[in-house]
Amino acid sequence: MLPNLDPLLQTQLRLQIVTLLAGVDDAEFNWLLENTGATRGNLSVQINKLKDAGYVKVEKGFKNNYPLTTCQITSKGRKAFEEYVAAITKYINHQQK
Amino acid sequence: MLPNLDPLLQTQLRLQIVTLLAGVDDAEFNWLLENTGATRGNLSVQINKLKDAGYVKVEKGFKNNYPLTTCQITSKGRKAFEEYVAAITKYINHQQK
DNA sequence: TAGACTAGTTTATGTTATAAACAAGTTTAC
DNA sequence: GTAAACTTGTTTATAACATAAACTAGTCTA
Repeated sequence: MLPNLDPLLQTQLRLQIVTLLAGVDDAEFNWLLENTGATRGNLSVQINKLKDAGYVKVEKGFKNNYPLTTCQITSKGRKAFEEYVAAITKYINHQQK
Repeated sequence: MLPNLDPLLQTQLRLQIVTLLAGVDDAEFNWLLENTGATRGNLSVQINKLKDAGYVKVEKGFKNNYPLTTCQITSKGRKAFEEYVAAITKYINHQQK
């Protein structure tokens, strides 16, 4: 039986966010915006879902007087991503004999 | 930028169906039921969505007097699956320098 | 011939993803 | 100095979606 996939990582945008964050130390809101192509509203919502799940840490500050949101993947988030990769790999490699 | 993922293949059940069908000549409804763990209702709905999209061909007949639904992946479905695999592979292998 | 079973389909519902609208402050132009 | 435009997000309204429960249509069994 094919393995279950983490529901949180089944939407493109959340998977993009986690994938991107897995490759950097941290990322600003606008950097994620550019690299995902999402709208601000959608990005905000999905970051918060990942935050609520404990997959990302969010820090709020200021830069040049403007609000600045910085995101970082947590160890829980990294583990979830790695498990997702392991699971989806089984789909990719699945072949009946 | 990470590539887009086919929305039809972003739910676990539909991805399971297409993955399973990609590995066999054809499959009966009950075989899909067992191999996905889905409910009949959900399986019926999702097969029909894949049929509407032209990803699977559905044939209805009888076996031992009972209705029998047989599914087969189409070339369009196989192509979509291969493109999905190519896209998700870029997520899996994504790393910032 | 009544009850239980098979093989699905339809529908009712709750959840979810998303964009549009909004908020709160900053910079610019006059 | 103040109105207009811009920045950086958040909240909300809506439409789409996934899912299980309820239903349908027919078959077997006792």
